[in-house]
Amino acid sequence: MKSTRLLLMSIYGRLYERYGPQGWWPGVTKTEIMVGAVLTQNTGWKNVVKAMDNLKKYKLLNYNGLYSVKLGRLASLIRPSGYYRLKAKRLKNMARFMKEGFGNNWKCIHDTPTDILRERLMGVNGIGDETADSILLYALDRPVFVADLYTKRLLTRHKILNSEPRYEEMQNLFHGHLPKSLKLYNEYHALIVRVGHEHCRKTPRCRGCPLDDLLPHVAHRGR
DNA sequence: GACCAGGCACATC
DNA sequence: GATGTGCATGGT
Repeated sequence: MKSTRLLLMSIYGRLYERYGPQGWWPGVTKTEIMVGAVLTQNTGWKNVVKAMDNLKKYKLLNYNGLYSVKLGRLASLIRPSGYYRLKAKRLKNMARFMKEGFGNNWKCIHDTPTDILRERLMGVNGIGDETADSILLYALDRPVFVADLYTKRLLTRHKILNSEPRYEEMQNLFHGHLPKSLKLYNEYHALIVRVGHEHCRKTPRCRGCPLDDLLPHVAHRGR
């Protein structure tokens, strides 16, 4: 039995070889990445893009704009991304956090230690484990592994972890066995999402998974 | 028409 | 700590 470290690196190597660098996060500014992280909660990226385009169109993809805009107007603009009333509130919460908590001062944010920052992000209503870590990794360049639905499927389907691991268990697995590398964590999460899109949705599509010869795998039962 | 998506908060046991 | 529910649009 290979060590866990070798196993995780082999999976990464196989995915990287197959798909190449993924170029995440697909947002130009830090604010765009953070807004995208909220809008993509339980939502496909294509719908997120529609919502983001609306915000761009009205010059609202910045924290001053999001802070000032009327809640109802914000909700109607992000409608395509689903849960739009909920997410409008979440974006408002995040804008308030950035403006009142950090005075929109990125230097102040970058000077804050990762664990403190994570705690503060998690204090914002609407930002949970995955959204906080996505922001830390992709917007703020902190080496934090992002675990998600696809990570859970990968780990349970290939019996690397027991069924239904908690977020922290998944994250600890990667943190504990891999070097704390920004580049590695960035690509790894994006690659897991990529292979998830292609092979881990419906059971029949699990055939042809690029990890099949690397790992024993059990039948996948959807969600 | 069913099923799914780059989750989260809150209620209840 | 575990489990259930509401939130909602657009793609397959």
